[in-house]
Amino acid sequence: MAQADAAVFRPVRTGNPFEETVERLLQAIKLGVVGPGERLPAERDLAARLNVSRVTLREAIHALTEAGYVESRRGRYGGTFVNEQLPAPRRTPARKLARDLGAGLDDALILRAVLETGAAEAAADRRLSRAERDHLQRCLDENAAASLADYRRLDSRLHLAIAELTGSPSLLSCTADVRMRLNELLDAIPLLERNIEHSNDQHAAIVAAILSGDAASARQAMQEHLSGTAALLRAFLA
Amino acid sequence: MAQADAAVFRPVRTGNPFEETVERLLQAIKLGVVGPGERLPAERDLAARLNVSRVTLREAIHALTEAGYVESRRGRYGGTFVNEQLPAPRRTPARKLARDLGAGLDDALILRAVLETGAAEAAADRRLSRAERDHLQRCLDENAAASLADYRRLDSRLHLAIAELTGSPSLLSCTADVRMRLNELLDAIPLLERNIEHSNDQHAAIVAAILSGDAASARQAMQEHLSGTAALLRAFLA
DNA sequence: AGTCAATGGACTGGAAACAGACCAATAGAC
DNA sequence: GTCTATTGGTCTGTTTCCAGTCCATTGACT
Repeated sequence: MAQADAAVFRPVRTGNPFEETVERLLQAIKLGVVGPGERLPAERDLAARLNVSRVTLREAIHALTEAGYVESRRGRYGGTFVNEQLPAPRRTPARKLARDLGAGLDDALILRAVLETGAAEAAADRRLSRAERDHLQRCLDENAAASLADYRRLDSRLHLAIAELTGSPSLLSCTADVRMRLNELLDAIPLLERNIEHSNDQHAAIVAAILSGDAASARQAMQEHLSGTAALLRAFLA
Repeated sequence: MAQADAAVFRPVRTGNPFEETVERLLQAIKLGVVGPGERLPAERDLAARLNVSRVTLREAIHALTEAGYVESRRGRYGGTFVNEQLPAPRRTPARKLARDLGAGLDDALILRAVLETGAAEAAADRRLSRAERDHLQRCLDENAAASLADYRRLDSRLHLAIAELTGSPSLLSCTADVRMRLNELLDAIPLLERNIEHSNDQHAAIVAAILSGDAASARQAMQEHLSGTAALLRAFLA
């Protein structure tokens, strides 16, 4: 039971509240939950939601401001806004990433496969409202029309939209977390037009299956989609 | 994207380190990672693993001592040991639990279904070592032979053993967490001899499928097993 | 019988995080 | 033009948590 031991006695809190908060805000931005030009919740509100003091939250926002992700404006109708031009992700050499992550890559890929294929199936099994169907379709279309710079963000947004449809907030959280871990790696490998086209086709198939309530096909399509990305990652980082 | 918002801006840390630590130790005990009579890691070691100060860890251990879960002995070869007789879980009225959890029940059930069916499939797909196969079989046998008082703990242990076989520590952690959430509910409903027999049969089918490398059957068997428990829970808490 | 390494138990000073109050700026409402 | 609600910006005292140190106890080994 060595592994179960390690799982249950894993760190209660990674790093400190400050770092954790920065990570969370980056998640919101990089996964497209808050898009360019959009506003973050007000500091008081956001601090309460994150269960963090306003001081800590402000330090985190300050760090993101310096890094070029957001800008704050005072006054009523002010707030903290995501920049239109996001800083380019630093292209860490794949070799270094592969070394740092090591077994972590397989860990993340396995977890992602389980979560996202399960989510696709569960979403297809669910009776979806009109608004939900529209939202899913919109995410698909926006992703398909995305420029190269926006692609990763809108891709994440689409995948998260699928996780949302399961009706399980926890499943959504887990999916967002594991995706964040993988995005760091994906940033290290080049984005090819050809791969994007292929991805778009697969996305369309997944969404079609979900909208038609075909759970088995949804799972299958998602499985194929993910194994493609997984193979790409393993190839570049091996 | 209201739900994605809530997911990404969820609390950075629930409660305080102390409570979090207590929860973790309870997890180790209730999920059978550390069995009755067995010893927890030494305080210094455990505090480092949990990334918590020794003071905080000791406070948590003290709380568990008062609650009757563990006892500490000083000196070399001393340590903190799990009691042979664990305190009976307080049978919170189902009605109250159902109210408290509410939508949380569905959340946990969906996430569990995704994680555990995925884990069963992934485990079956994996090439297992002799030691892994033996460990899985042993967990199955011990669970089948368990007394009523030990059943839930050994049941959890078996399910965690399956998650271990995926080779993904994160998947294991998630599974342990969601299981912990559900166990609280399961404690509120009576354990019937008849249900246990049925469970044991299903467990045997799942393990057989995993050991024979039949991923589709493993998923299917796990899916049936879980839907039984889910139906039971929904019935009692509705 | 004596030794000693490893354990739980207790204490202190410092750092991090928090809660709360107050200030300053801003843009819409009137 | 003034008012005002809402927002980011700043400060202070308090609490929590931590890192490090030293003490007390125990039981296998020599």
